[in-house]
Amino acid sequence: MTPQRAAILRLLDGNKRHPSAEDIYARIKRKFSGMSFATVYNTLQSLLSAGKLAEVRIDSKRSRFDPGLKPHSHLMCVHCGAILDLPLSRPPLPAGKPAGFRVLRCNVEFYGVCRDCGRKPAAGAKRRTICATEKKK
Amino acid sequence: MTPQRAAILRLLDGNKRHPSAEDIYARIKRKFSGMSFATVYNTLQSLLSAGKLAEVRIDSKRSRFDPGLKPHSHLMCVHCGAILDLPLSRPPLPAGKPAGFRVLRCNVEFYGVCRDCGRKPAAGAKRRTICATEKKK
DNA sequence: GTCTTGACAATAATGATTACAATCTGATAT
DNA sequence: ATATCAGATTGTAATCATTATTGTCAAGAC
Repeated sequence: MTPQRAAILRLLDGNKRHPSAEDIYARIKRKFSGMSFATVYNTLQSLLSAGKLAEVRIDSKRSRFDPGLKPHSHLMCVHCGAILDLPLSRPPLPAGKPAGFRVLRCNVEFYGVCRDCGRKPAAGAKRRTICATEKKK
Repeated sequence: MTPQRAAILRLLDGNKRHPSAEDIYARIKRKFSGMSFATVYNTLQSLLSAGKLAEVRIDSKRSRFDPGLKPHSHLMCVHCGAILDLPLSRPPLPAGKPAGFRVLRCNVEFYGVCRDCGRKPAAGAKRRTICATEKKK
């Protein structure tokens, strides 16, 4: 346990924003200049291997990270990139699975448009950036 | 419609292998030398926009493509990378979705180990490469 | 003190995908 | 047949997230 790792852990603990590696790097570097991007990836990898963190790949551009360990699904706004947790009401069953295939885990992902992004801006108006995690590119 | 596009369409039609862009490129180039990788991506993009093809992102290394348009889920062997279609017995509902969030679509993905990869090779034996789509790297 | 181990930082390398500029093709109009 | 124009193709360069590498450093073991 090093100061860098502690900082990353502190940032992630209870974090519902599903930050990307870059988000984490940017945040930590403010307090902790001299932090390396590699350390972020190394730490995330350690946490993943230790099962203390989940990688969320709902965003096609980059991995996002989720300290929540209870099984749940995700809902992403395709406009602003915000990701929300959803309880997994009915864990789906792999119907029609071929014999001998051992299923290990399952992802359920929803895509849509959040309320703020769904409000059409008036014609000619500048697009407002309302959501917390603005989509990049 | 050009010869290149026709070739890509022909390859994809009814294809259950969920090929990657590189798979497609390699296959087509055999018959059609002088084919460019960019054309593969362009054509795939056109087909995606036209809704004639689905992008499957279950494989973290690269996108795979699926001509099947009926909603279904996927099951991937984490060992050999093979991807199978599964019927979606119970389309999951976004429980606890916040008001105003308009849900557009949903992905259900299963990960596991296929029968061939699950057979442990005898100690010291070379790993056999059985599955159709061998995992790269 | 010296050795070992692992973490850090900086940077380079990888690899899928996208962007771009130049050329080509094919249809249509003239 | 020729000119024109839009869109497709090609080859290559650029992008960008992620991984690998290398040298350095600090803490604990002996």
